[in-house]
Amino acid sequence: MMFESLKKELKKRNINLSYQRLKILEYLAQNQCHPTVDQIYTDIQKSIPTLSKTTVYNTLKKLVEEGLVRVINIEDTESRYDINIEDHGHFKCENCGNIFDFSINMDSLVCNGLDNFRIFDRHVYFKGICPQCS
Amino acid sequence: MMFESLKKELKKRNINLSYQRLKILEYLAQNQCHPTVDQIYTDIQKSIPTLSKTTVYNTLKKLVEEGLVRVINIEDTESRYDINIEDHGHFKCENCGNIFDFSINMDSLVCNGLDNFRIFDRHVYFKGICPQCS
DNA sequence: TATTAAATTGTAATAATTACAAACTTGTAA
DNA sequence: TTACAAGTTTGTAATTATTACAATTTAATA
Repeated sequence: MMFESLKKELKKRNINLSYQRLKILEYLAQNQCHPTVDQIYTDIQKSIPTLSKTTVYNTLKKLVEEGLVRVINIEDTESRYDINIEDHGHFKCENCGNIFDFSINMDSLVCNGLDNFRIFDRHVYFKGICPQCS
Repeated sequence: MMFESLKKELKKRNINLSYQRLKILEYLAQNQCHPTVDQIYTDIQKSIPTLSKTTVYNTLKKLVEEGLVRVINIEDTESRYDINIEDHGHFKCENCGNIFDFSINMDSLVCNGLDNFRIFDRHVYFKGICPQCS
């Protein structure tokens, strides 16, 4: 099986290398389009017919806890998942619904009022209309 | 009835001044703690016993469409509402669950990859541990 | 290869949100 | 001030996303 680097990431964190987990991670690595649980489940089910949606939820939860994957909550109706954990922003087009990545320099953002707050996670998202829909 | 300025905002946008809408707006103005639908519903129901949760949803939807209120989606399990539509960031404490406002200068954030994107809405939120919980 | 702990599965339960039609209000104009 | 049309509220039912849980299966290790 491929994706030795992903396996190493799991081993490093003492996460068992189950077939389902590897397939979900592989899927996220190959589909960096911020898929929903339903998209992940539906697509992987083609190669693992017995796959349960609960497993997708469990796996994503674990991957997020371990910092291998990030959740994107832009709409209240859907959580999306992103294997790219570098600082970057998300742009959601209100017309076509697509989510685009854009690069940001988080350190450039001037903030006030966070003295003595311990920050683990920083999210930036914009909404509007993408060039294709304009 | 008080809150003449809120009434004016509604009139300006041709939104009918129903009692429920005024009460919901008044509540949001007096409770800038980013309440959930359930909190809004439960609290206002004390003064309007016949209030329906559907009305709260309908009203919030309309207020958001008209730009009088913003939705905050930090957790996938709950949408929160904010009458403060100035640029500002939200910090969610992962221990106590409270959401804190902090000030940001959006123009200071260096972004790339958004040429020809029309931006309507910009959101910034951080997660971590607040000073009290540290 | 046997053992033990952990993961997967499927179903049922929960929670948030939306759809919808009947009853009720609001704004407007006579 | 009243009457009408358009818009709003209400309550219930439906939908959707997510979680709980127990039985079965699988992975890691000795």
